[in-house]
Amino acid sequence: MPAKKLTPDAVLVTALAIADRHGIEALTMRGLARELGVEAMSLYHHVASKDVLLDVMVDRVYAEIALPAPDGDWREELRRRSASVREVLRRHPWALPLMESRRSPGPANLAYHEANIACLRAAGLTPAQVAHAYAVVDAFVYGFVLQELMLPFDSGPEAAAMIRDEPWGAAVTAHPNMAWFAEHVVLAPGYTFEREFAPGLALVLDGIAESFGLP
Amino acid sequence: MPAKKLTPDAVLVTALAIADRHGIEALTMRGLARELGVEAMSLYHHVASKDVLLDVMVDRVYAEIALPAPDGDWREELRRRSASVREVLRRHPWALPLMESRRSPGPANLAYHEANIACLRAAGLTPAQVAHAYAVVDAFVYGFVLQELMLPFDSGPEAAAMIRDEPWGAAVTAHPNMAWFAEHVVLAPGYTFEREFAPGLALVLDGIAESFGLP
DNA sequence: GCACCAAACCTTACGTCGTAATGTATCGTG
DNA sequence: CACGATACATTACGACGTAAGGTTTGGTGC
Repeated sequence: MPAKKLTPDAVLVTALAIADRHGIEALTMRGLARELGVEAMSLYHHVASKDVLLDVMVDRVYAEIALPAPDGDWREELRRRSASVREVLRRHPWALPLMESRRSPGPANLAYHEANIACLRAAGLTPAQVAHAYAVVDAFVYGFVLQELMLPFDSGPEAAAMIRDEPWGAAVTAHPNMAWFAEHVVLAPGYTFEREFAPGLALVLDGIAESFGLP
Repeated sequence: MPAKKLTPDAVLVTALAIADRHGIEALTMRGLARELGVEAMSLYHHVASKDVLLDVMVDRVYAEIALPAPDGDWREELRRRSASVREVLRRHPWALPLMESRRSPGPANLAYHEANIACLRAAGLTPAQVAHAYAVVDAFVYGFVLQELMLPFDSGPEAAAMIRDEPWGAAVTAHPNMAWFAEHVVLAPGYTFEREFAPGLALVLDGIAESFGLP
């Protein structure tokens, strides 16, 4: 018997929790139902299919992003929302690869695009310039997070330990430039990949300002 | 009865062909075997598991990337290899999300990293600067390709048609800035998203040159 | 020509998945 | 108290990856 009354929102929240904790591949209708004290097929009274559940989950992720304000400093607004995107995608590591295959954008997704275009437009950019700036900022942010997610470690010391162990140890010593890089960067005290985010984003925003004559 | 002698390489090539043509989700052991005129379990005499098959496939993708030369102009070498990454990932759209989950890098993956570090090092960058430059260029390239793969259309006219149809039509008209953007960019004759690649990459490379005092 | 063996290939089976079809129980409202 | 809707359960189907074990094939030494 069900522990509580089931609602579409409860299903969504539990699905998010499972994906966050155990990865998207651990999100199965049976497992989700078990977590809710219910049988798998009962979920279909609250969710049309697993596919639209994923759509809704992705849109919920978009809703967590801090939107840029159109009346603020474009540079600071973009910086803030980019940092927010990164934080959100780190909280929901399953979301980024999933966004790729989703076809129908939810309301939060649309609101996100609207706010970004509004911010760049308010900064005085032409439509073509908005397209350029939007593309390059998002490319950097998505690509950076993708690289973070690719990393098989979560911290600097963990990275250092991995580089030393096999099979990485042999691979690194066999490649002189990787060895040089490992020694001076990865094995340097206090190194973490995430420190590359702020300077990289600043570099991109500087480039936009310079390209389009923005303050 | 098998049409030809089976080899690990034949399995790999066929697997790549299936993934390229029908997407990674269409790559099943049974389907792969059928394509090779063989039963599913026979594949396990040439490939340890589907998981290591995916590892090998990803490394084969890395092998297709044009490596930067350490003795050339760093800017041109990076530009060339970045364009190559984009082309390769567009040829194998299944590869990018897959690289994320693979844990053990193959030889081509290692050679790729080695060549990139060598190129940046030869340009005179310090280890920390190599880390910065490498991170920001790869972030841009991966992120740009990710955005391209996200796009639910393949060409400019196709994009324009989609923007006009439902459910996008209603969504766009409900958001004034998206409408403005759609009218002046997406619906403009000759627009394609891929045109954003070269200027975006140039902006990033300019930023690197300026940040680190490179020619 | 023949016995032998390893490699290549097949058959069967198990537990997983998403979900269609159908059945049962519970509850708000008359 | 009856009745119709809503919530939940059961059973079943065809897919998936692959473990375990059986069969065919081709090359080698006598």
